[in-house]
Amino acid sequence: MIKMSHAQRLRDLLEDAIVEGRFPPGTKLDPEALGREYQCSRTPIREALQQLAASGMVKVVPKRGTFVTQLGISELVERFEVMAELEAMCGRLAARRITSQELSELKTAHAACRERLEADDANGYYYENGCFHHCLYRASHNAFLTEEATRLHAILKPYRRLQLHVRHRMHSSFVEHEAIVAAIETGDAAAAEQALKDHVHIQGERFTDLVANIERLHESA
Amino acid sequence: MIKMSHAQRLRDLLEDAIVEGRFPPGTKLDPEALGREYQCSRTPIREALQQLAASGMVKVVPKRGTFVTQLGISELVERFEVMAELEAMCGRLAARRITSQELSELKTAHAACRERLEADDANGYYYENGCFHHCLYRASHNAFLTEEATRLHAILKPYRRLQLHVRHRMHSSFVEHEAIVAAIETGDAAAAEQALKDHVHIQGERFTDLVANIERLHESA
DNA sequence: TCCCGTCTTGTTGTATACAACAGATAGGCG
DNA sequence: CGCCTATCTGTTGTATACAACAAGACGGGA
Repeated sequence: MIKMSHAQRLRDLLEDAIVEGRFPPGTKLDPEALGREYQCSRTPIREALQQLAASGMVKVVPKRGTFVTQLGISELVERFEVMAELEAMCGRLAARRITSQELSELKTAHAACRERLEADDANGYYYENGCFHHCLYRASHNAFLTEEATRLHAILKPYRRLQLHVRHRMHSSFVEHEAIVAAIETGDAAAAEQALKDHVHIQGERFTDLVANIERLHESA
Repeated sequence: MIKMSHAQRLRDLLEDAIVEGRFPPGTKLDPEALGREYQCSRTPIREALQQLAASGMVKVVPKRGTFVTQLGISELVERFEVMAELEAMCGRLAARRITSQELSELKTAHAACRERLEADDANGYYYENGCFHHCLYRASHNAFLTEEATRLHAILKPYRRLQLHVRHRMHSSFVEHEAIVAAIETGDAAAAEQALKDHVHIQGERFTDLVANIERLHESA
């Protein structure tokens, strides 16, 4: 492993922890505690937190502390709207630009999804689904777009996790993926764009339904 | 003016300076010099620079220094591709969601553009053009999209400045704006989307032509 | 003359100490 | 008994000092 600064390593570690749900949205990130855990002073921790704040993973409330970003329904809807557009764009570009190697990678990821689906392994499907989408981003051959899509994907991941076990979601997701792969393979940019837009929009609607339910629970509690 | 931390104020100041071209792309930002200029130590400056780095305005080269981001042709093309998509999305949403007040603001901005065009005032047109686009972003009624579009717009601004005086660009830009306003006013989402996509793509092509010429000059120099 | 090794210098990255501010709490006054 | 105020505490924001590293310069050897 290459040498990198404490701040950089810490940033990656915290980002991972947040994305993977080990720090649920709303959690307060205490610099002092983190300092003890990672054996360093507040300075690099502060830097890491600020970098995360800049990418929208955490929110710094002046004089109050730093908290893992907790998105309300409308904020979630907004982000899914943009995510749908970015993914659709990736699909449109990928349909025209994908290389044969990238196409085979995409198909491999898709096959892995099928395997997890048939094994009824939601966590595994979730992981392979992430790979599938990243293949798509890269196939757009637009590094900036790939970065932005990846960043937004990461921000939304903790919420996506919530709907892992929704009934039949895995199966419908897989069917949607089939359409996406088919459109890209035939080079049909418009179809790929539409298929991805629908795919993400459906996720967005499901998520917001779910979040709405959760928030109702919180309110009544 | 409300009280904010040195780092925040510094961030805004530097961002402005970069966007407005007072620090051209490639400029080295020396923490020590900035410290003298703004009467503060390296710590808040470091923070400001890191926040700018996170939004892509500057690039930190480890052990070498911090430099204002200098985009090559391909990087520029990539960003304009994404910018076109985001603006097109703003237009599509705005066509459906714009309020009458926002529409009148947009028309006011458009009228200001016409004034500057008739006065042959390129700098003024440039400024009003920015207002026009920001009106559009806000009219999308998607705060996240507005933020992202604004950020990307700012990153591209130093390059946009380069083509201020291209012959007839102001006039064609204005004509394109007319189509955009018309589409939004009639609520034609598809037309607004297409008009904006074209508008930005044209800019992107012109810019990259220009940058290509500039880089050729640099090479031969 | 050219190349390699060492040293110097300037930079960034980190730790620690300090100051300033906001919120909470307790005490006094009406 | 309630409200206002003053202090107090815990936090963040900033300054400074130090350490580590890397690029460049210089000198010695081949």
